[in-house]
Amino acid sequence: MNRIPDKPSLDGLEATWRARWADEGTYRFDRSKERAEVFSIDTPPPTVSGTLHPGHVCSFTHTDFVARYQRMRGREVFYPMGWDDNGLNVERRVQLLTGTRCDPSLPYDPDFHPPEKVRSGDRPVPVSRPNFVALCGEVVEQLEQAYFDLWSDLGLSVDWSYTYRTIGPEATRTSQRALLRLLARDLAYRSEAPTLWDVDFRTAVAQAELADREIPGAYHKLRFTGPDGDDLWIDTTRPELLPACVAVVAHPDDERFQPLFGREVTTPLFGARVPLVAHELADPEKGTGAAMICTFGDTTDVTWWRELALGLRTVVQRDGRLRPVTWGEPGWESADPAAAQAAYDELAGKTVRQAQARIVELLVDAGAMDGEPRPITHPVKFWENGSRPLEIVTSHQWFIRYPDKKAMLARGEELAWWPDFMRVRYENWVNGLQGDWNITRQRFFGVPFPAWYPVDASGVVDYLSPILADDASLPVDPTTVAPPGYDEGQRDRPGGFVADPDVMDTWATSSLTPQIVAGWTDDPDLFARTFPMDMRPQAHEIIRTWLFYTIVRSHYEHDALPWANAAISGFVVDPDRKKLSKSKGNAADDPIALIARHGADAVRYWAAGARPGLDLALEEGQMKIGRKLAIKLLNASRFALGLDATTAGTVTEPLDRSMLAALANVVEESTAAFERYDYARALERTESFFWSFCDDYLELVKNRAYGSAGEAGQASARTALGLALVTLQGLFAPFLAFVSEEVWSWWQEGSVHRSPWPDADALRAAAEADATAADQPDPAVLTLVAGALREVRKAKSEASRSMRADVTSARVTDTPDRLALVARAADDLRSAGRIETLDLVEGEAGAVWVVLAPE
RNA sequence: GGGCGCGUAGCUCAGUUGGCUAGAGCGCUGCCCUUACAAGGCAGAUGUCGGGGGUUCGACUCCCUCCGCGCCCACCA
Repeated sequence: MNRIPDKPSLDGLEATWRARWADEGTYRFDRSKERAEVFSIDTPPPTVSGTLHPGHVCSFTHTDFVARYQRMRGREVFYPMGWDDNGLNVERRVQLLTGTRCDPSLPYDPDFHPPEKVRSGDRPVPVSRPNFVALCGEVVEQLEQAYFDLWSDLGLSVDWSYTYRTIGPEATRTSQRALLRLLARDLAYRSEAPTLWDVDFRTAVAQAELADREIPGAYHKLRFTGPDGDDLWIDTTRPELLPACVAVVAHPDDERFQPLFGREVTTPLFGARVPLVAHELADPEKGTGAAMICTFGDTTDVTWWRELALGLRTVVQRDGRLRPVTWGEPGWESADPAAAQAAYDELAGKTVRQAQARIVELLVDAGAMDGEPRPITHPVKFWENGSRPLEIVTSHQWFIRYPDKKAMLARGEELAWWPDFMRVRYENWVNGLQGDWNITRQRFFGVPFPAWYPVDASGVVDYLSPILADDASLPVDPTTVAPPGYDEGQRDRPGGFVADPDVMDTWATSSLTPQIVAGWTDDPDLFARTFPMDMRPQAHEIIRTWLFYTIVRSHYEHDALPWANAAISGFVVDPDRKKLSKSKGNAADDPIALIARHGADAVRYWAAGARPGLDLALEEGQMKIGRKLAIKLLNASRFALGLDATTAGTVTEPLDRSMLAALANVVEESTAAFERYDYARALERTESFFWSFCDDYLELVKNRAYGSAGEAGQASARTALGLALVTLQGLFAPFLAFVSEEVWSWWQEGSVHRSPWPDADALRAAAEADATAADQPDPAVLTLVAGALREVRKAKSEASRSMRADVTSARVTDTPDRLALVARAADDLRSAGRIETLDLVEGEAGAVWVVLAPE
């Protein structure tokens, strides 16, 4: 007891306990435990390229609530952390931060230093690939540190010894091995295919990273020439792709075009003869009912091109400009090659935007356009972080086949979703899948493909016949290691090999986080103890990516779900319900500052207010309440312990039995809520009990605990206080991690975070100890007596009297059964209210008459 | 266009299978230096439960419909 401070305070608690937890290994994972005893968490590795914001605090704290709960429930919690530090977003961030741009054609410069100061208008400095990768590595380390600091401030109960990086050797080995195994089973393949392409970042992007944006465009009505020489008008928003036109399409049931199907029409300006084909995706209602098919204007073009087996005329190249083309050559036939060439030469080398402006002039001059362009706004596909619309280019890419939809939907059924309605998003996504998963990025800082390509004697590279690395050689970087059977001297030489120049999409690695963190490639023993994992916490926005892809990989590799539960958290939003914008970055949004201002427990309390899957408003007011709660727990604990609270005695007083019975119900509800991943409710139940415990029970029992009613009553009070305190401290521990540990340390051994979760049955047994039939614990005793006490206080308050004012007499009127309950604790009521004469009178409703003693 | 979620006091939110005068905290008002807590405590006021129908003895809770907000998805000529 002498460990209780005179004047308890939150100051310094966080630093003290953070250090103690680290020293004592409070959260260390005990890997001697078997799978059934383990609760393993597939931590979301934060994308270190992002800016720290309150959303991170919220969702990561939610995971910590569950981790702490499960640990107290007796599970050995495997709670690692990872850093997602590879990928396009990291490169973007590094480019912006360092004022550089990777140019793979440059040689390595050992003396390279990035610009000292970076201003937003400056031209980026070109650097070689090895320099750029090294730069990324440095920047990433700083970024990780910022996240580590935040998690540490927040008190996440992570075992840092299992920290991984998605660019690290284990992650690389896992990614490469998993790909090789898929290739061996023909579940992954290499192919040249039309691919969505970001012309600014010059890389392919996957379906999951697309975002539609409404942007202005315009219909242009172009005059094609029909088979019989008559006009055929076609609306298009992309006239600059006219040279890439390979067909005209209309709906098979559209009577206007029935006679024309199978015949040829001629494009304006270029005089190319293209077939008029029928396909159901053509919408008779749109434009003139006939559309031109270009290679490629959008994904529908790709579908048409593939399903109708059309020819290929690509004009947009990887930098977003039109490439040079020679009309009249095979594939570029024209009725008038010279005229076509003249027109095309006006476009070649221009960006699609510039080309559009020019071709409109040419079309108008040629009388091939009807009227002015008609402005519209329409949805166009962007890379979610990009600034220009995606183009579609054909290139060599690695793909993973998707399993059939039925199997994927079955996995979605098998998984427990918290909240359940999030399953629908997954099903939506699965049902809308198209094509296969392109895992290739034409970028630099990422996991390389374990592959090379043979170069024939004439120097031609066969990009479709990769030479694959041996499993034993992983992780491998093909740009620095020669493939099996070759030596380094043959690199980039005729008869030799070239390295695969690309890197994996970040999701190709992130989809393997369970395998990476559980030690699939490097630690089979750990893997057996932790996989399949118990819980995947994540945000709903990446169900289509992270969650879906992870299920795909596990389905293939292990024929199992990667985890049993998916706990989906919402966003943090402004109080005005808008999504918190990352760009704002005002002081109020800095999570480190929030913690400094209000304390970690206060911020954790705020985070606990989010119902699973629902958005949470950023409200500092909530943090203030959390801080108040933490202080209250400090004071109430000190008070109860000052009264010699103990867990050792026996409870005999009806009021004490009642309080413990009510508390047992709280434990039950809180536990049930946690099992549903509804930490918000778990806290709410505990919190509301706790406040009434302080306001009512402590007031009622105070005098008896001091000894006013003799030793037996005092002993019962002390025991009830002790049992309540140990229970409440436990219930609060997952949320108010620091202050709970502090008050626990005043009178208990070990860490509250390693103590058993409160047990409702044990509490009930204690409440019932030696109780006679007439004195069975009933929560209503406390409720009714507290209600009566409230009336007494109200009378004093309304009379502007002190709470210490004496009451000459009080009369409680109620039904006989309720009066009987009040009677059980009448002495406590009289004492707490300072009531001289207390009458219990049978009557209709619950009413209390109070006569105050004269001042 | 399809789907999901949300709409309860000025604010942030509870309200678990339909049931007693709809709750909490913040904010607001008043009172109290009470021997745990004055960066506190006690007490008080405040709501056509988004609108309109319907089922029912009874609906914040179930059904239909409309409105608003948010998110996810969508083949975008």
